[in-house]
Amino acid sequence: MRAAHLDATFAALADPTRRAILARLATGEANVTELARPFEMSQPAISKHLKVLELAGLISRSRDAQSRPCRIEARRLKEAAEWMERYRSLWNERFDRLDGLLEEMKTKEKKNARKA
Amino acid sequence: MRAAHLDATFAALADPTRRAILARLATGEANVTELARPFEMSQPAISKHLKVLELAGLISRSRDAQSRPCRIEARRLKEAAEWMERYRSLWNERFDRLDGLLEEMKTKEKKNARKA
DNA sequence: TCGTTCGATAACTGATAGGTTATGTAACGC
DNA sequence: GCGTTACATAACCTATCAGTTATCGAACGA
Repeated sequence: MRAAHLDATFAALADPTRRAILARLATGEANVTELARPFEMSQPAISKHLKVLELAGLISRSRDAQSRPCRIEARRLKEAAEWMERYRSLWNERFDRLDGLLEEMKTKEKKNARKA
Repeated sequence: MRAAHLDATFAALADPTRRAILARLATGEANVTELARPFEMSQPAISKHLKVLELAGLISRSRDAQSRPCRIEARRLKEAAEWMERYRSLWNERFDRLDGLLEEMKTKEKKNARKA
């Protein structure tokens, strides 16, 4: 998982329109017109968002007559999620308790050191 | 979890310098000078990155004499990870098999409908 | 009190993002 | 062939980003 991939993935996810497009595509393929419909935004604007998503590898596009069906691609999302996993322990309650325990042990150590 | 939070979180994570800073802070608190050291970048540039991280709620800062120790904050990271969870099924192999199974069932249903 | 260290802020620059309107292009339906 | 539909591309605008240098401010240490 190269840094440039994470750059592009997170940058793509930083826009609410693009997240909404992904949410829509999670329910199945859709073409550009269908994807544009819910937004008060010009069609070229949506095309730009799709290009960002495609360059980030978050979607792929095929061709069906005049239509360009878009499909969500899991890979980069998975990589980003794996990157976040590194931080799971930060909000994991069990770790928090372990952390507290370690803190406690350190304190006791100091007390013992002082006693000795 | 409001959209604006996700916007700020993902935008903050889209920069490799900021991700490196978070990685460093995951190992414990550090002040600005310590955080700046590994980078070939001016101190004001690091201060700007820290401000982005702070505004996104990914870090917090306290005060210790002239020093401003930074600490990583789990909450927004957790929210972002939870957002990504919605897509886990996309890359989960078991789900893929389940998906195939559902597809198969739908096909059979149609066949049965035709039969009936 | 005076120099030093830590860090923030200001002012500037070039690049990029996100939107617009206008136009181009490819495939379809008739 | 010809209009229509679906989408991409171009040109443009404004705002924001990521970096710079220069400067300021606050707190420490002698």
